[in-house]
Amino acid sequence: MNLLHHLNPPQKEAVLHGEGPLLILAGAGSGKTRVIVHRIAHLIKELGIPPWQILAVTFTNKAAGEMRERVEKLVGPGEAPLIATFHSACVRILRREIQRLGYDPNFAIYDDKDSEKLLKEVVAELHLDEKRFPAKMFSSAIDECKNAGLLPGDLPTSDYMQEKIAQVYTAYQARLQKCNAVDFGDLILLTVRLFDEHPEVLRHYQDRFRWILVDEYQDTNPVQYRLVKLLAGSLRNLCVVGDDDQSIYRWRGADIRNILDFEQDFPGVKVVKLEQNYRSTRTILTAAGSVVARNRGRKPKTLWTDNPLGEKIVYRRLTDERDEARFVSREIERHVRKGGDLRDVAVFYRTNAQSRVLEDALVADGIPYRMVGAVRFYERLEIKDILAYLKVLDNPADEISLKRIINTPARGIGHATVDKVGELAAARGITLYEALREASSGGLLGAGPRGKLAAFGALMENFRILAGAVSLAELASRLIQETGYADRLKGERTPEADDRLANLQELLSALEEFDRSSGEKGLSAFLEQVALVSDLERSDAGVEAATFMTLHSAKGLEFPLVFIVGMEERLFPHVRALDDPHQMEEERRLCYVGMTRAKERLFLTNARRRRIFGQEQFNSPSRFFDDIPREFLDLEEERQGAGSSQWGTFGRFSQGSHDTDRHNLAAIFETEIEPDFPEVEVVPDEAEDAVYLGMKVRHGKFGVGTIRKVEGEGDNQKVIVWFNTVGPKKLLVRFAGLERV
DNA sequence: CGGCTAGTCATTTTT
DNA sequence: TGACTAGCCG
Repeated sequence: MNLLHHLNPPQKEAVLHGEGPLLILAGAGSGKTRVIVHRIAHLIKELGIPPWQILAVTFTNKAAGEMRERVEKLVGPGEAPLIATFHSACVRILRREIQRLGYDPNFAIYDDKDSEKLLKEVVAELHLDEKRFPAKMFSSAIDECKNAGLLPGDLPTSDYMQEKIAQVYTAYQARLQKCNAVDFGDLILLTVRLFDEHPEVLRHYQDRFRWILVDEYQDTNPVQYRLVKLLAGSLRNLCVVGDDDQSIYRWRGADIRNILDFEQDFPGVKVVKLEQNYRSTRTILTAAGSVVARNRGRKPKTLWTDNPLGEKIVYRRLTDERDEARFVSREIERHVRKGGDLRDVAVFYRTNAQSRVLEDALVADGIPYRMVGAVRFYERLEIKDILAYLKVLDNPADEISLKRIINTPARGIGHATVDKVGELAAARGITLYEALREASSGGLLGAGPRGKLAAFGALMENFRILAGAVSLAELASRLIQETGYADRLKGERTPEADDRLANLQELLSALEEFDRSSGEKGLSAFLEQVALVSDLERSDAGVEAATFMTLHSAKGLEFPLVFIVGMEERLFPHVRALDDPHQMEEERRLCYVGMTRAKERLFLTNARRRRIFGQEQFNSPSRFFDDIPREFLDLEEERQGAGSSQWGTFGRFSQGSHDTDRHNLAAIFETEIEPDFPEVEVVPDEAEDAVYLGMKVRHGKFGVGTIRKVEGEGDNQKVIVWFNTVGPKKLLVRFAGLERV
C-alpha cells in the first residue's frame, strides 16, 4: 500500500520528514490525525524503525485509542507503537521507577476530590483558618505549581501568602507520600523529577523512545514541555502537532508559548503548515477565520478550502433562553423531518448551566439527545465507595480511601475513634491501617469501639486474602454483599437506591470485562484504568441522538450540523474575560474551535433576556459577530427585506471603542422574530395499538414508567410517560426506544 | 448517626 | 435560581 497516496503536498512533507525536530501547524480540519498516523506508519514501514522506539502522546484516551486504531490499520494489528496520554505514559514509567523517589510501585492515583480531602486535613493540621485559607485555594495554587514544574522548595517565600502556599504544598506532598499516593499533577512532575535526579534513568528512556510525537501540542503545559524536551534529548526526533488558534486550556496551565516559541527552542526545526481544510464549507471556514484573525498572539496562517460556499450561517436573536432552546429544538426537528440523522447534530454552549433549558426543550419535543461530559460513572458516590474498598485492599497506606470506607456502611466507628487511631498512627509513625490493628487490641479505646475496629480489621484482612484468590468481579461482588452495602441500599426502597444498585451492577460488569480482556493484570491495573480513564466507555455513541456539550469538549470533533447557543456579551465571551485581553483572545479561539466543528450548517443564537442565578440579564449580541462578514450571515430581517443597508458599517469596529459601538450593533441585530414557538398542536389518538394508555414501559435513560397520554400517530406519535424516577416526560415514540414491561 | 437547614457560590475541566 | 456542603440537632 502506498502510504502517500491520499496526501496533499504539505501533508506528504510532514510524513516524509526524517530525523530532527518537526513542527506541524495544523489548522482545523486539515487532516492532522491523518498526518500523524501516516507518519508513524512511514517510520515503521519505510524507515524500518522498530515500533517500540516510538512514543506518541495525546491528551485524551479517546484520541489515543483512535490513533492506535488507525495506525494498526496501516501497520497491522499489534504492530503499533506506544500511543498513550501524557498521564498514562508517565504512570508506566513511574510503576517501574518510583521506588527511587521513595514511593511503592503500587501507588494510588488520587483524583481531584481525593486530593482536596487530603488538603483539607493538611490545612486543619497546620491550624490555618479554613475561612481565610480555603482548601480549594491551595488546591488550585498547588496545581498551578505542578503545571509549572515547581517543587515546594522552588517557591518564593517573600510574601505571606506564598509562604503559606509553600508550607501547605510541602505538608501535602508529605501526606501524599505517606498514603503512597500521587495526584494527577504528580504523575508528570514526579516523572520529570525522576529524570532530573536520576540521569541514568533518563538515558535509559531516551534510548528507548528515539522517536517522539506529541498531538495537540498547543495544550501542553510547562512540565509536559519539559518532559518532552528531556525525553527527546540530543536526538531531537521530536514531532509536535498543534494549532495555536485552538489553544483553549490556558486557564489550566497550558502555555501557548510552547508552540509559539518552538522554533526558538529547537533551532533547525522543520516547520510544515497544513492550511487546507477538508471539513467545512467556505462560508463557515471564512467566518470562523475572521473571528480568530483579530487575535495578536498567533502564528500567521490562512486556512483555505476547495469545498463549496455552502449555506449561510443562520443567526437568530430570540426572546429568552427558553425561546432559544425551542428554536434549536424546532430546527433539529426540521432536520429530522427532511430525513436527516440526529447523530449529525451537535449543540454547543459556553457554560454547563445552559444545558438544562435545552434538555427541557428537547424532552418536550421528544427528541433524543446525549450529553457529553455529564455525570461520570466512576465519580458516583456508590462507585467511589466500592472502589475505595478495592483501593485499600490494593494499597493499605491509602488513608483517604480507608477513611471513606471505615464507616460505610455504618458500623459504629465514629469520628472520635478515627481521630484517636489517627493520633496513634502519627505518634508511632505508622500508617492508619497499621494503627487500626494496634488500636483494636491495646488499651487506647473502650471495649465497644475496640470491638468494632477489630471486626472491621478482620473483615478487611479476609478480603485481602480473598483478593489473591478470586477474580476482581468476584471480589467486588462479595465486597458489595458482605459489607452490607447492598442490603443497605435494598432497604431504602427508593428509586435512587435502585439506580445505585444498578450502577454497582454495571461496575461488576466492567470488572468482568476487565477480568476477561486483561488477562489477570490485577487490581492495581484496574484501579489505574479507573483513575486515568475517568469514564466507562458507554456504548451509546452509535445511538441516534443529538449531542450536547460545552465548547471545550467539542474540540477534535466534527458534525454536519452545529448550533452554538448563548452568543452574547457576558456569556460568550464570558464575563470573566471582559477585562482581560488574554482571556478574551482565548474566548475568541474557543469561538473559532466551535465554529470550525461544523461541516455543513452552522446556527448561532442568543437571547435578549436571560436568567442567570435568578437574575434577569439583558445582554447584547456577542462581539464575535462584529468580525463575521455580513454576507455570510442569514438574518431573518433580510428575508423581510429590512435593514440590510445598515450592514455597511459592519466589521469596522475597533476593539478600543467597543462599548458604545456595542449598542449600535445591538440595535442593528434586533431582528423581528416571532417571540414564541408554541407547542405543536397534536390530536390524541388512542386507537394506535403499539402503545396504549396505562402501558408500563422502560426507557433507556429514565427507567420504568406508565404511559399517561398518547398523541399523534405514525412517525410523529408522542407519548407522555410518567416515570418513577423523573416524573412526566414527553417522548417521540419513534425515538424513545420504549420497551414493554 | 443521619437528616435537615441555612449559608455559600456559581466558566471552561482532556488526566 | 438551585446545587452543594458544613454544621447543628434529634
